[in-house]
Amino acid sequence: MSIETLLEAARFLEWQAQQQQRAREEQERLRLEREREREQEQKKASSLARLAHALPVEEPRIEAPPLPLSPPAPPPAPPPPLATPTPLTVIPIPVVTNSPQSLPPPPPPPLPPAAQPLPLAPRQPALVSTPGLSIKEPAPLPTRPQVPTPAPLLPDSKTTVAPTGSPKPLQPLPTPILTIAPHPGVQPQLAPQQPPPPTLGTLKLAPAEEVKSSEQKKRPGGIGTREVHNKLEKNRRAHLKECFETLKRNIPNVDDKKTSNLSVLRTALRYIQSLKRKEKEYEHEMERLAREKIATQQRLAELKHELSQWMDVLEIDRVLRQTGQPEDDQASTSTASEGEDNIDEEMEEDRAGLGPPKMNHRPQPELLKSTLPPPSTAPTPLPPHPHPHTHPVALSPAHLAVQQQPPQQKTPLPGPPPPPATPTQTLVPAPAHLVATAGSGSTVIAHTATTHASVIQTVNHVLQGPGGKHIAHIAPSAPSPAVQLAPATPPIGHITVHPATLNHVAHLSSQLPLYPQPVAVSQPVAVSHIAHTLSHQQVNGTAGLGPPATVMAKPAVGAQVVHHPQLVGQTVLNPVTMVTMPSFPVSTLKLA
DNA sequence: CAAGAGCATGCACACTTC
DNA sequence: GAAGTGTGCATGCTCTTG
Repeated sequence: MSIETLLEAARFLEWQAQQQQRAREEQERLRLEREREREQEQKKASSLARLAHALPVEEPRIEAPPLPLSPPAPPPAPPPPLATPTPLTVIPIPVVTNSPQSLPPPPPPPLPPAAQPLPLAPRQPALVSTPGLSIKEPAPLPTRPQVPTPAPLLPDSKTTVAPTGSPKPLQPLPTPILTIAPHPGVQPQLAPQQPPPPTLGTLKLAPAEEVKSSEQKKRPGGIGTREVHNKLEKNRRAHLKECFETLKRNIPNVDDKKTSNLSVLRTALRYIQSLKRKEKEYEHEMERLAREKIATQQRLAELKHELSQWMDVLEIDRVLRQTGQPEDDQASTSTASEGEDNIDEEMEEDRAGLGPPKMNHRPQPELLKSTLPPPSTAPTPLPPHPHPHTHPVALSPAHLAVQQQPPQQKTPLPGPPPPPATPTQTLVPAPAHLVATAGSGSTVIAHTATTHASVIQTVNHVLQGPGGKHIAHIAPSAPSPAVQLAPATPPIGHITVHPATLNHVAHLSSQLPLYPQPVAVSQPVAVSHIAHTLSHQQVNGTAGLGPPATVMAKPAVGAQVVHHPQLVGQTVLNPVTMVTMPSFPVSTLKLA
């Protein structure tokens, strides 16, 4: 390689010397021409036109190189192109200078006649030429200045080729220009090989071929291409590396440093597989939960249905008993009143008669508190008595409270008060949910469905004589007790409120200032119950006289009114459902 | 229109570096 | 030993030429 480069360098030097001479001549010509042109241009004074000329000039420059290459005939061609190129010359110049400079080192090697196989043939000629080159070496630099020749770079490569007499060298320049700049030194090496042929006629053929191959590789792909290719390869590898880095970052539990690319790929594979497995697992879980949700919903619907049926039965039973045994109602109804001794005792007795009423379901303590101001009469919680009617379905406390009603009714007579059942407790619970009592100190009973029993009882008590607190439960606050039916409440045709009863209640309320606050009933059904109770009492003949009153049903302040849209519409007779629904373990449905 | 040339891109190998 | 670098070769696409 060194030999070749040396030979090439020598040739290059020779060529440069020649070129310099030619360039000088050309420069002189150009000067003359330029002067002429300038004069003309000045005359024209059209800058635009000038620009036009300038452009054409550039092209010539590129061609200019050929001139040097074709020392034999080039002279004519080059002149024209060079003429205009003046401005562009700058760029080419540096390149040219570099090439020659770089070349100098090679000169010494020229000796390496040891030219290897193929190269040798061509090189021989080069060697021959080298001697001359050595002499000319100094010249090259000076020539550069001339460079006005724009295509110095090209010339270089061309120059190398030129010796062979092939004009082709010029072509390569255009494409490689960018690449060429970087490897001025490198190109020379490749170029040298081609030049040799020139002198030797016998080898001429070979040189031409070599030139072609070398040109193909070197020019386009030649040294310039090599570097370009290297850069591209670096970029490609950098990109590849970046991809690996990205992949590595996206894989958990991977040591950034230790892991090789191979390990990264393996780890990534495992990770992907694990993700797929998890995905499948989650899909199965989703399906399972969906099925569970459906089952739960079905269960809920069944429970609702059973509850409604059961409540209906209870309601009917209660109504029947009330109608059949009015007295019983009086006695049976246990108000969730304060722990009134009288009432409580009676209630207990009534319950005892009832027996199993679901006393076990204790009303909410809060309610009890409110209803039971002075626990003088300790409402001992009654042991749960399995009520015959108790529905198998598991019910929440609220439900149970509701269930209690029937039993209470069943126990018409206060005589057999079952010790376990504390009237207040039993009654209070359920109502609490539906009706809120805005109690200013005094306890206010807000019974809905369940209250009706207590209301009845209270009314009975009042009618019987003792204007005890019990009455207060029902008694409206105002002197003219008014019970209004909520506008939203669906009218219940068969249940009517008899004014006389209301009057009586009003009267009682007047007697008992303890409960100034009006009774608020949120549940329409509850209102109906109350009305019914009142009317029933009136029927019994207990009703008193008084001004007509209006039943007032509205949510009391602070009352916990639970409206369950679905249930409300479903069970008219079972206000309890309103309460019960929330208590259901429906929360489990959240899973779905 | 087919053949060839030019060009870009990617892969594989050898070598070097850490 | 892994990673980085340089280089050659193969392939495919585009453009030019006969």
